[in-house]
Amino acid sequence: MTVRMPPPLPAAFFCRPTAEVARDLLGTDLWRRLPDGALLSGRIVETEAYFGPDDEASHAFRRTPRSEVMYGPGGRAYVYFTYGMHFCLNVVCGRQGKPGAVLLRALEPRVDLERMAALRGPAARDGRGGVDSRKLCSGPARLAQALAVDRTLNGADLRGEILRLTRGTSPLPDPAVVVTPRIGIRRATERYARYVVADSPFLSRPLPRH
DNA sequence: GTGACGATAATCT
DNA sequence: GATTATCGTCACA
Repeated sequence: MTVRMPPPLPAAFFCRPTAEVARDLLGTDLWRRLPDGALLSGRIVETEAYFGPDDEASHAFRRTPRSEVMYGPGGRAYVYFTYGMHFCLNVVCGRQGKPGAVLLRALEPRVDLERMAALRGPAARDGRGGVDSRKLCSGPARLAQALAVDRTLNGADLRGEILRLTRGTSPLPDPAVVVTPRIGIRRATERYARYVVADSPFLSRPLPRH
């Protein structure tokens, strides 16, 4: 049977404060249509909010050509290149002129894991050559690679045919969500702006035991 | 299981 | 010229 893309999230979903969008993106489904027609999808289990000029860890701390998309209207993709080899995918939120974006840090892969593994390369396979589903999309650069997201998708509509966000099981109830400090950054590390699905085995880093 | 390290280039100062 | 919203590999336990 053929998998079809459900209708996109409403435009109003994205035109809200960044922290709210980051939290409510948990449980939604990200869809990607490849140029050859293949359809890939995964459920969002980890996000991080990046704010505006008051957030020194955010690319929008300064308004530059790279961060310009973050100043535009919500509902578009912000894709940047870093460490000389990785792409990361963000969801722009807020209104025109109010910068903010949510970094997608991990997905639970759900549609066409074989194709994702082919895009990821040998690092996503186990010792016997099988797909290791936890190595496909558990990290911002990993999920971008698994969905073939690169700079050409910067500014793309997240309610379109190439990239789309759909409702999935969102919004998740409060007990299912945990908020932690952001990771992988050196500035503003005290800010609690990382949102994770507490019991997901697909996080980029497991939650500390308590 | 954990931690150190190098890869590699766009972006900004 | 310095920095980087990362990952895979390797050593070691």
